[in-house]
Amino acid sequence: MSPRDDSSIVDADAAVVDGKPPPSARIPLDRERILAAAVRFIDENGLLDLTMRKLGAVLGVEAMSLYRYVPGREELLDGVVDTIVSEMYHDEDVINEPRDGWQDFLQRLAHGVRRIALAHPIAFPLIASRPPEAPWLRPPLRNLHWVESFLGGMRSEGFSDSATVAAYRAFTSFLLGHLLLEVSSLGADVGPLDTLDDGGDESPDLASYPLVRRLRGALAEDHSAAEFEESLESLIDRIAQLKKAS
Amino acid sequence: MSPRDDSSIVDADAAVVDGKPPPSARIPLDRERILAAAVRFIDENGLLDLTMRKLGAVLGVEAMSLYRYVPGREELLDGVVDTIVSEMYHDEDVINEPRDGWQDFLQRLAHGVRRIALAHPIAFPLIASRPPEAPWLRPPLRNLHWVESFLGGMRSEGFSDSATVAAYRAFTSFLLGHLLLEVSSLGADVGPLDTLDDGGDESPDLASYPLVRRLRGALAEDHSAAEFEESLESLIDRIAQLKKAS
DNA sequence: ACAGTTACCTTACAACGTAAGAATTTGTCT
DNA sequence: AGACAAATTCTTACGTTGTAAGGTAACTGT
Repeated sequence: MSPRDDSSIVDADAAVVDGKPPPSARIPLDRERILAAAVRFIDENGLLDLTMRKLGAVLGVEAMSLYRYVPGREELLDGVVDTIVSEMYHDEDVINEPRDGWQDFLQRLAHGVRRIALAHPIAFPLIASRPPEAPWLRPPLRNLHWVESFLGGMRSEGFSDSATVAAYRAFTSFLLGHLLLEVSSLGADVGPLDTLDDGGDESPDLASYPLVRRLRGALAEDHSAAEFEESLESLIDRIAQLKKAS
Repeated sequence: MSPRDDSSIVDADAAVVDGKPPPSARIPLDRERILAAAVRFIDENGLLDLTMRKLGAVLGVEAMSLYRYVPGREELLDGVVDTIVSEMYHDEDVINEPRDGWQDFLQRLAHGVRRIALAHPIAFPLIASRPPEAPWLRPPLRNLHWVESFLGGMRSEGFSDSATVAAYRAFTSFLLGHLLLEVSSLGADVGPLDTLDDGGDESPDLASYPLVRRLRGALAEDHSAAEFEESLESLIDRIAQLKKAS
């Protein structure tokens, strides 16, 4: 029994807009479909559950078929990172060059990345933990297009070369820290267990940590959005000083 | 041939301070030795190469012997995280409560965490990517002792509850962002390949990204230390305002 | 209709995490 | 000293993983 016989699986790939599927035609695989399926799989089942065989099954195909389009699992994950970061191309609120000052430009970019992180809370840590292929591709802006856009935007707004570079570094580490913590408080890593909610959120022996115990309610509250705005403001202030100082 | 027969392996575990090894005694395994070996292994060979069998071999033991002290691989990694974070106990520059103001207190703590990150550049991302077991244990401060210390320190310096919590959040995301990027530019993830320096750092098609190309020298420069200091200063200023505003 | 190309499948292997139980070492009591 | 009990480690085994090698089926252009 070939996997193709199970039509209920193939039909899950409903992205074919009914353009031209004369009922017996086979739609060949392609890199995009594979990467899109991988992103969805990670979002739904976690990174650890993503195996070549299971991903194949989702696409109605055996594992080895994927190797015609992707060199291996590691490269597949790189592709997933790229796919996710590239989603920002279709975000209309993110612009390619400043229109109302660099502050607005950076705000839009930062919010764009944040939307991506929130859209893929499980997959986002991948963006952070994959080794960067070049020192100028700092997570989470792992995309030459956006780096170029960032650098160009700042230069065009009167930043010197060195101020631009310093701003880039401050911007990326701000984003990385904030967003990583925000998504990690959202659904965790989904590591080994499939959404572990065994027992309950029973706290361990907080007896010897009275302050943690007293403040644990406040510590569990989620103010990510407001904190993001405030920290971003503060970062922008800092970048403004970089501009002057250069 | 039992692994014990290979004395060259056992002797690699030279941590026995020659206290009392009458030449034929067998030193039993214990959790600490296992975790210490795991940390060293990750630092040297990367996370992906760490398997139960190989870790066993390093300790002169079969894989299954480890399961008497560690429930499984995942928990072993949790233990590794804890071991690394706990190294800060022996850092004399990190103090448990403020002595010269909260600014100094936070500076010491931040530098302590940074030293740990730099001491374990390969293992550090683990600290960031492992799912936190509670919302108040934010990476990279994944240790109840230090969280308690942080909260207590701030409270004792006149911070309100809510300012303390806000400071904690700002502090952790600052550390996470900065240190993660700093170590990632240091030795990368060391993923599948064992220290990949094949070929060269040949850049891809930077032709269509002129600014990245022009600034790539500057972008590759390492100013981590100075940037850390500056950002930390700025963070402390921000926290000072939190104090007043509360 | 037929040959060539492309896309997919089958089979196979080494390495992994780990369950179950056997074998060995160590400690203790006489 | 020897003998039993407890603690520790090893052996074997199973299911799953990534992926190399080569076979088969489906589509293409003639």
